[in-house]
Amino acid sequence: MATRADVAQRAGVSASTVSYVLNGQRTISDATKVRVMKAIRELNYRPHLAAGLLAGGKGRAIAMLIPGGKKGITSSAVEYINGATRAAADNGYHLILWPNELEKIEEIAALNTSGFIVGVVLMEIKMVDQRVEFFEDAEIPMTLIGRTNTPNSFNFVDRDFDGAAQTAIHYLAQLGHKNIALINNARFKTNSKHSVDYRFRQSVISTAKKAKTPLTHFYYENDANTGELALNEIVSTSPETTAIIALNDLTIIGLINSGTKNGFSFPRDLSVLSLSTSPSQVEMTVPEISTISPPAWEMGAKAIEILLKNIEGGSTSIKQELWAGDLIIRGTTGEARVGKLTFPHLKN
Amino acid sequence: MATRADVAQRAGVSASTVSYVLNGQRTISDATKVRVMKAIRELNYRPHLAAGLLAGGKGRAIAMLIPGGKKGITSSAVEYINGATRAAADNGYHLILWPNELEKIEEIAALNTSGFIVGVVLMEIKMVDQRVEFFEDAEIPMTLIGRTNTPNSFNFVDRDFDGAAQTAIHYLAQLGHKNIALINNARFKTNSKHSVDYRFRQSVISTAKKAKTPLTHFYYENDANTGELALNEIVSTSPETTAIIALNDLTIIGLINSGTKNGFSFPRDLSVLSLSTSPSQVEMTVPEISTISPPAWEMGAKAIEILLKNIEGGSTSIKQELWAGDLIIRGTTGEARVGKLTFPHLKN
DNA sequence: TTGAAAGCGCTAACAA
DNA sequence: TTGTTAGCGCTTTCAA
Repeated sequence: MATRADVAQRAGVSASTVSYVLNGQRTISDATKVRVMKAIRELNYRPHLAAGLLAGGKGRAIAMLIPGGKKGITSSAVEYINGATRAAADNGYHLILWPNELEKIEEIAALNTSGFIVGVVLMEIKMVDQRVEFFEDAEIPMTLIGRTNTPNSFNFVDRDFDGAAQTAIHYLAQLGHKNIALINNARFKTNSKHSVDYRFRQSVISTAKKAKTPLTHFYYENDANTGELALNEIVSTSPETTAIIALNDLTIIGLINSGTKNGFSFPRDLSVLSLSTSPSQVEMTVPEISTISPPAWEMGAKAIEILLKNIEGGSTSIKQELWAGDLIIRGTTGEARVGKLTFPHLKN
Repeated sequence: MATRADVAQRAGVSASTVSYVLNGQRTISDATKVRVMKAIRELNYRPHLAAGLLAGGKGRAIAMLIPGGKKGITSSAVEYINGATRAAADNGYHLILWPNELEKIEEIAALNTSGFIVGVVLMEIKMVDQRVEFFEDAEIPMTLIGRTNTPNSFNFVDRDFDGAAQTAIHYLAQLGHKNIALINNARFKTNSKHSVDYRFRQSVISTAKKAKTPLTHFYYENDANTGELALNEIVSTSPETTAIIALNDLTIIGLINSGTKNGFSFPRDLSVLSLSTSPSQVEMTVPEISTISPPAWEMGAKAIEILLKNIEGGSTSIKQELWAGDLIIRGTTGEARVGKLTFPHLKN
């Protein structure tokens, strides 16, 4: 592997001149520039990043910790990732995606220590999140997509859960819906404490209460194949339900598809409003689902911008942004049904 | 930031002893070990990765180039990524996902030059792929998921397209299907040349020819909302069709969902067999789609293992593996319909 | 079982 | 406009 010294020798200049040609921090005569570039090409020279970093150079990468467990990257995560990728690129940085394993978090700190990585973006934040605590202790610049239960001291972008819940309840109220079923993620009851499950549920509950709208809770694993079960339970146990608000993106797809197959018609029989379905998932049902979904792409991009403002601008002020998301009326919401919900004749 | 020298001083040993305590390459007395570890903890010492690499240490990371364009990470890509992530972790490596932008490929080479990245895995290979050529020139260890039109000299895992096509055609023949519609990706005609589009199409064509099964071609953008159009065109222009083979994972979801909504019944009216639907997508329709899909998780894992064998084992032999994928019969395939395909009465 | 010391290839301050 | 040089923090060889 050719080094900077090799290039310098071949071009007949000093080693530092090669550096300055490369980083443009000095005015260099055209003649020299040409000779150096020629030598670089001829030797197929490529700078040694680690050496540069060790000597005080600055890295241009950001690590984004992404879900890496059994489910891996979820389709909602993809949008955040894509937005962040683009924003990083637009700012001359590179986004490195790091499948999330808590044990390996030290390695990320090591990458920061050595300058490879200038900061981190975290997703899928829990109410109490060890990763957040770790990076805070390590003093590594960080922005959260989501927030913990003590968010005061962190940069974050998150959903405006209250705003989304209010839009949802009021929109459904306008359509005459008086009895609403809320589909929650079953992990809310059983599993580790994701911020989004808690906050969203709380926001819907308190908004419904204020609006005096009765709310019935249902809990399902967030899989498409829980959708049929969900619909059956709603019909059986809450036939007065005229609308569903879904926090589970996958369950609701399964609910609509199996319901349609079994002769239900949306929104004639039941209105469905999802608060978390991503744009690509919207196409997974006919009719397409009405949503109030987070502007995930923009939020991912914003997370990067906030992080870079801290790092490059030297700003230490904390930025926190809340995004409600727009109501997009598609095919699954309409006037409230009159009368009880019943099973249609199965059409085979 | 504490350095190794700080630790050494505090522990009352030499700097190199600290290194040996850390990497275990020397027998160290327990007393010394304890003192060093204590100093490390007290100083919150963290090794400087770049310095280690510069001095000849070995990196433990692999870069996986993933789709980073407008569509971003597709749901089929997720499975490959998850398999690769796990295999890397099992071997003590870390997988870094690098959203694919051709311009930035030099940075990956730089990471390799400096020892941080030991090799790369590429996805979504084109028949002629500049990335492959680049990494070959740069002599960076590489495994492809897919293959170019000159694959002889590369490690790869890819689908056994002929095997999958044969299984598909023969299975449908057994069910009495004599007229098959093949849904191709429209980018085959218009866009850059993805290996999978070419090879798969070719395999299905030649297999159908041998089996004397008439094949009608259709081309659609791979989006769910092309599904309704596709079904309409098939009904209108090829009413003798009794089965669809789909190379488009998204189009076929839209086709089944809109068809069901409009009164078609699968497989009574039409059998559907997808050759690329991922396990998570299978749940997006009712009934679930019969598939011959690649074992993406395993292929991703295998790609990593092949790469590491080259790197760690010093083996220079080329490994190439083809996986057909298993036929999984779910709800969309059955006996061939008798008579022409017609539009059902729309049920509203 | 431990220590000393020579680099690895680069950045940037200082000099010319 | 260009050159000289002192490290950056570590790995590893050689020596004890």
